[in-house]
Amino acid sequence: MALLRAHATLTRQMDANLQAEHELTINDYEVLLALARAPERRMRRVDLAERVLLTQSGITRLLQGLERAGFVERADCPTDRRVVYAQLTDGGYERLREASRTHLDDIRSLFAARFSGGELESLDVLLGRVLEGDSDTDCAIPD
Amino acid sequence: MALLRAHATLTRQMDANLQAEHELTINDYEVLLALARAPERRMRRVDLAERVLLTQSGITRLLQGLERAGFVERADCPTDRRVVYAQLTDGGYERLREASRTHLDDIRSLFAARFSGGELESLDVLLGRVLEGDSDTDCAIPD
DNA sequence: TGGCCATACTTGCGTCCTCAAGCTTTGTCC
DNA sequence: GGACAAAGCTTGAGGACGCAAGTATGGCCA
Repeated sequence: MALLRAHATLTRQMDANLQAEHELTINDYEVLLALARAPERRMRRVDLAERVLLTQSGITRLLQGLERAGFVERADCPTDRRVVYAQLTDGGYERLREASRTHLDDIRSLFAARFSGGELESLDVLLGRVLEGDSDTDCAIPD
Repeated sequence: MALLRAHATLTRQMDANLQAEHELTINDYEVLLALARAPERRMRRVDLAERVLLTQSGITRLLQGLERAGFVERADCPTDRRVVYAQLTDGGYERLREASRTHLDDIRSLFAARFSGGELESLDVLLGRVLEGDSDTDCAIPD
């Protein structure tokens, strides 16, 4: 299956670059990005987990790292005491912007090196179909 | 990036199925498959590592598991005493055949459910381009 | 109000994998 | 032939993640 190898090759590259230049995992990056676009830059942990395809325990531990680094803070929910929001800090937002500069370049060069614009589009359409319902897979950071 | 989510979704599914029904990881499966098609059903560990995109230490430990299970044996190389072949056993070959029955069905249903034949083909061509040089990404087991 | 299941989250434990360091064997270059 | 780098492999330490179990809160229904 080409998909398996294709993905492994590409993410390995992105992950290595992100980690070398910004000390962030791909999942770290995806979480920061998700938070940056969420209303008030906060999300419930459950929703984050679904967003980046981790389990809840995975999210708990990933956020522990981001909290230690000061990129994310815990925030209680006034209406439901079970939930603990993950709240993006200004520092976290800054780090995301820095990281995005080189990360987007990485992505562009990894893909653009191998595909034409039209091909990219059909790829996106095809792969998008794997993800039945959920949209929101582009790369921009709000603001 | 659709590719990231597409891959995570699909492999998670395949891996879960493989492990539930045959107690094999995707990587276990890929290694057995690679060995089944190699000349004399054996490969150097270095080459295996490159084939399934793991590090050498990753392969060492993965093979430890397969050796314990009796699917693979260590075999010395007469001309270069540094290399230790991974040699597929008859038991390993049998297990691969069993696993492939349901695994191929999984793959087919996961993909065929979402793509037409023509789409599959273009997907394959596009993704194949990510893997510059190496071919050999189909699924058949020899013999 | 009290019982009971569902939801949100955390924690303990195990697995898979990587990185860095180390060992042995091989090839090369003087 | 001997030094020395390179190749093949293993090992120790640690990271990321899943699963299952545990805690706390919320919603529901009698």
